[in-house]
Amino acid sequence: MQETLSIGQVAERTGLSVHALRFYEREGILAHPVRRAPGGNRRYTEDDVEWLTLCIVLRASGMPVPSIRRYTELVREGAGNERDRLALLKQHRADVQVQMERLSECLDLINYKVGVYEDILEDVLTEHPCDPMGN
Amino acid sequence: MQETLSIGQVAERTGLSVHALRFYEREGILAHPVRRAPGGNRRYTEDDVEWLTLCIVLRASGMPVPSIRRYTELVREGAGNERDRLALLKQHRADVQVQMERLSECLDLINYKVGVYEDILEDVLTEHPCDPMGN
DNA sequence: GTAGGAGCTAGAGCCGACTCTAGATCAAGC
DNA sequence: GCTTGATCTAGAGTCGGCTCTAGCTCCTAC
Repeated sequence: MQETLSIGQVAERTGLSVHALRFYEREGILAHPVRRAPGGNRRYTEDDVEWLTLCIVLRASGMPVPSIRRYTELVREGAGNERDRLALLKQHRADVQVQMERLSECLDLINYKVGVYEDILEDVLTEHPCDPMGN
Repeated sequence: MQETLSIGQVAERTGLSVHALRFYEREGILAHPVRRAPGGNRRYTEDDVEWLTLCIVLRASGMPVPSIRRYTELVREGAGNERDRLALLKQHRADVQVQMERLSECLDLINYKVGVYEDILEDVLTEHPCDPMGN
């Protein structure tokens, strides 16, 4: 008999809130509909946690919930649609790369600005060693 | 007499909507309160456009509007608070770097998954050259 | 003079992704 | 028996960042 986890335990392990876990389930983002204990409480397996971990990474990298749902549906359908899954993942990979490139460009400008202010502060110190704020 | 730009022209040049431009102004994100033509229409200068360009980069890299407002206020106050501006920019730079590292970690997992599916598809092709989907 | 088009203000609406609430159930410990 | 605490459902609320609407004023061109 494999051990199962309560929603609270899964929340603790994944870092998601119990609210978010129920929300993800409603949104169709669980590979298998969660099993229930007699009484109705959700019982998660290790596989569920592993799947959630992947979903968390996809969300953290900006994949919208509907796309994760689509991917989940493909996995649920079982073997035969690997091409579709691959296409979806590759599309997301490209999106993430674009995000990173954009951030990198932003970083360039921010670095430039930081440099400007560092120069200003250095000049102030050099020219007015006892008056660091230029007043 | 320096030439000025209408809100529509600025929208076109910055890629922001006229709505967003007015929204930014309400949010206190313009270095100088925009000048108005007689009749009340906003007249933007090249400096305004340049400032907006910086704000767009800050937003694109995830700086929340209130932080941009804070930065704007510092700039508006004039010389003397360069240390604060530098601190704010450095904080944001650190945030952007964290974002990029997180994305990079996500990318690793996505790449791994892509690899898994590529292997699966290759095996299928090798073992069943006339039955690429394994059916 | 009148129709179009750009602009104005104040304020409402929207979207995604949660987050929280109310009110009920249930099991365990005192 | 009763409290406590975790869980349940359905549905409402929140938050950030715009986006859109209504109703008005201008200016320009015909």
